Amino acid sequence: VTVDLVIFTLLDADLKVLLVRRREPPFRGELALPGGFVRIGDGDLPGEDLDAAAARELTEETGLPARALYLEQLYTFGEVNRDPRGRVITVAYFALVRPDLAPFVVAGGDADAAGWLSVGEALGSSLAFDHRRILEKALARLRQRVGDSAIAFELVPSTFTVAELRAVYDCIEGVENDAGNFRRKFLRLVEDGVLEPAPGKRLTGRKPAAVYRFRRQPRGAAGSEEEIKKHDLENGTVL
Amino acid sequence: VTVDLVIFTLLDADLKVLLVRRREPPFRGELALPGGFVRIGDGDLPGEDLDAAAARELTEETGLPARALYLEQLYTFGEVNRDPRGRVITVAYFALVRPDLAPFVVAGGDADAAGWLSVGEALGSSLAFDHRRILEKALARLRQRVGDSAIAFELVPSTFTVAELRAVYDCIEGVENDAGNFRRKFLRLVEDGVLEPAPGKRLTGRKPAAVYRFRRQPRGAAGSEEEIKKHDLENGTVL
DNA sequence: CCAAAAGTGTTAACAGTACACCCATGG
DNA sequence: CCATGGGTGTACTGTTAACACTTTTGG
Repeated sequence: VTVDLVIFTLLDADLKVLLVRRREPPFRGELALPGGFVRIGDGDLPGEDLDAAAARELTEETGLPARALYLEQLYTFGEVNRDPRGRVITVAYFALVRPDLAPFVVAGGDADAAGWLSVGEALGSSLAFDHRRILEKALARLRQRVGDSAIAFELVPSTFTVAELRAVYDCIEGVENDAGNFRRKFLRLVEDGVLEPAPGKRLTGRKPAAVYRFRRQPRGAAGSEEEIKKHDLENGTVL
Repeated sequence: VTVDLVIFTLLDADLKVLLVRRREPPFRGELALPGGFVRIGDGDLPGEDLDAAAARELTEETGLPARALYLEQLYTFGEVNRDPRGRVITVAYFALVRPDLAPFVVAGGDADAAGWLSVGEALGSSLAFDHRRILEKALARLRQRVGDSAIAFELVPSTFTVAELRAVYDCIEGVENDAGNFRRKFLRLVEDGVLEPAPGKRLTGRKPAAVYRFRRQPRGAAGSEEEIKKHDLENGTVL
C-alpha cells in the first residue's frame, strides 16, 4: 500500500502541480506524483496511520510542515495491473500549498528535480502508473471544493485583496467573475465574520486595495449562528 | 486490505443499513458492516480490482446482482490499531438498494443473520472495529449526494409518485418539504426529460396519484442540451 | 358529505447577472 | 490629466419559501 500526493499551488495565475522525475524503475525517468509506501509496522517498527503517511510524504517532498498545508484524502486506486511490480494499492491524497510558500519547496529525497508543472502541461504529457487518472480526479475534487467550501483561502497568501481572491476563482473555475458582483459576495463574508480587514494596503494597481485576512475563530459568543458558520466553513457553500 | 460495505435502503420511511453479526473473532457476536478481504492474486490466483471486490461482496451479502445497485467508493480507513489482528486497511464502499428489492436480501456466507437495522439504532448500539465511524461517514455522504445529485432515484421503486419521492427526501434530509414546491421541482424534471409519466395510477391515498419513472436515456437528438442533462445526472444539482 | 391527499396559484424575498458608473491614484 | 483598477448603484432575472387555495376521490 502506498500513498500518492497531488499537491497543487497557484503561481502566475496558473494552477500548478508538484511532480517528480522517477530515479528508479519502473517508469524510470518519467514524471510521477510524489508518494511512497505506508509504514505497516511489522515486528517492532511502529506503523503509521494513512493520514500520517500522507503528511510525512508531504513534508518530505515539500520541506514544509504539513500542519501549514491543506491535506485531504482523495480516492483509493487499486486496479490489479496499475503497478508492474505487483499488486500495489495506492491511497491518493490531495494537498494545497499557499503561493507564498511554494517557492520554498525543494526537491525531495527519493526523486530528482521536484518541480511545479502547469496542470495543463501535466495532463498533456505522459505520467507514470495511473497518475494521469489520479491527477484528473484531484482536479475534479479541487473544482468541486472551490465551488462548495472555503478552500480557496488555502491558495492565497495569509493576507489578500478582493481581486487576488477573485483571481483564484477565475483561474480554477476557468471563467471570469464580474468584479462588482464578486466583491459583494466577498463583503458578505466580511459581514459574517469569516474574513476581517487587515492593516495596510496593497499597492498592486493604481489605486491601493484594501487587504483582508481569514479569521480563524469567529468573533462573538459561540451562539447557534456561529455554529452554522463553522459548519459552512467545513462543508457548506461560502462563495 | 479489506473492503467494507455500507448498504442503505429505505423501509417504512426509515433509513436502514445492512449489518451482520460476526461469527468469528475478533468482535465475535457483535454487529458489523459486511465486508471481506480483497483478493490480491499471489502466484496463479487472479487478483481483483477494488471495485470488483466491493461488487463481489455486495452480491454475496445481498444475493442481488451488483449491476442493479448503486455502488460508490466512500473512504479508506487505515488507522494502525483499527483491527486487533494486525494492520488491516479497509476501503469502504457505499451502496443503495431500492426498497422493492430489499426484502429479497438474505443472510450472506460468512456471517449470521444479516439484517436491516434502522440507522438511528445502529448509531446507538456498539459496532465492531471502527465501523461506527464508517457508518457516520457514509451517512454524511448520502446526505451530500441526495442534495447534489440524482441519487434519490436509487431509493425508490422503478415507478413512483411525486409524494413517494418527496418522502425519500424528507426522510434523508430530516425536514418536511412543501408538497406544492416539491411538485414543481419534480415537474421540471419531467419537462427536461429526466422523468417520464408511466402508465397506471397509484391508489395510495384518497385521490389516485400519477406514476412516473426514471428515463434512462434522454429523448431527442444528442445535442448539447442533452449533454448537459447527462452531466447533471452524474454530478450536478437536480432536485 | 367529509377527510385527505393531489394538484394549482400567488406573492415576497433573495441571489445571480449584466452593465453602467464614480472615485482615487501613480505615472 | 488620464488610464487603470478599486469600489458602487441598479435594473432584470430566475429560484426559493410560505401558504392559501381548488380538485378529486374512497369511505
